Amino acid sequence: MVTKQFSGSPEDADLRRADSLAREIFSDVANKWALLIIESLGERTLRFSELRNEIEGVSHKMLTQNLRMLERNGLIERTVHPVVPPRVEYTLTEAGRALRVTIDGLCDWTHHYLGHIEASRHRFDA
Amino acid sequence: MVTKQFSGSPEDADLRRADSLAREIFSDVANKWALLIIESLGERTLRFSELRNEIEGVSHKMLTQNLRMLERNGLIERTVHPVVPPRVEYTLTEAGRALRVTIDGLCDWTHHYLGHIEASRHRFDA
DNA sequence: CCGTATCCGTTCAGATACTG
DNA sequence: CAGTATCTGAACGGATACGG
Repeated sequence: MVTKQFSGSPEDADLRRADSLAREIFSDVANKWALLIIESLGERTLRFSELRNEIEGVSHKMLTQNLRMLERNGLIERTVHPVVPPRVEYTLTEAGRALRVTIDGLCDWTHHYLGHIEASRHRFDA
Repeated sequence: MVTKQFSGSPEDADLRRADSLAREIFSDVANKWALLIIESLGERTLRFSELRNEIEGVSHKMLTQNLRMLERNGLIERTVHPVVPPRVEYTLTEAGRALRVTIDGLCDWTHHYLGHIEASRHRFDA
């Protein structure tokens, strides 16, 4: 995933393609709002406005943008109920729920090392 | 972590501080280069130039910037050997190694759902 | 070899206004 | 309510040059 060296052999073409795709997905997923959206959805189904209230500081634009991206990658499912006013609901797919497990790990890690990190910052800034 | 609602009670001040700090750490760590650096280091100790070769596409500037950030947060340790030419080595701290475990999970997830995601993208783009 | 500083084009993200 | 489009300043990221 991280490695750089490829020989020029033809079967490496596939490896290079997979590697670059993995990088792309990595870049998509490893961003603040995407992670927070997935955490917020969890096992629930939420409307656009509910997500907006749930995630502090997210703008209308960023939320839309990231929801589209996650939908494109097949991590969330978008269902439009044809009523007025419109009702649009978002829910995690299986891939999304699988990703959520690893993100939970990241959250746990953050809380566990919160003190350690804060202390380290003070040391560094001095 | 994700929740927004706080009452005005005084003991919530700490919660709000911890929450905002967690967000900050989240933003620091959830970025492409930081994750790749941590993955690259793994159990090894690497020099600056070795990291640069290891991580495809990273610029001198980005590498420096992210190494400083990770050092500040206490995820990596930087040791300077007073020789000429300079020899600077980077290694994960315990917190860094703990984080690496969860990042490994993210890598596994990426590879596992690579096909699913690629297919979903083609469907979406049509 | 390693690090910092500067310049400069690109992308990002908020605010606002407007549709169904 | 949900979404799109546009505009504008800020932040990012690469290239380059120079210092320890």
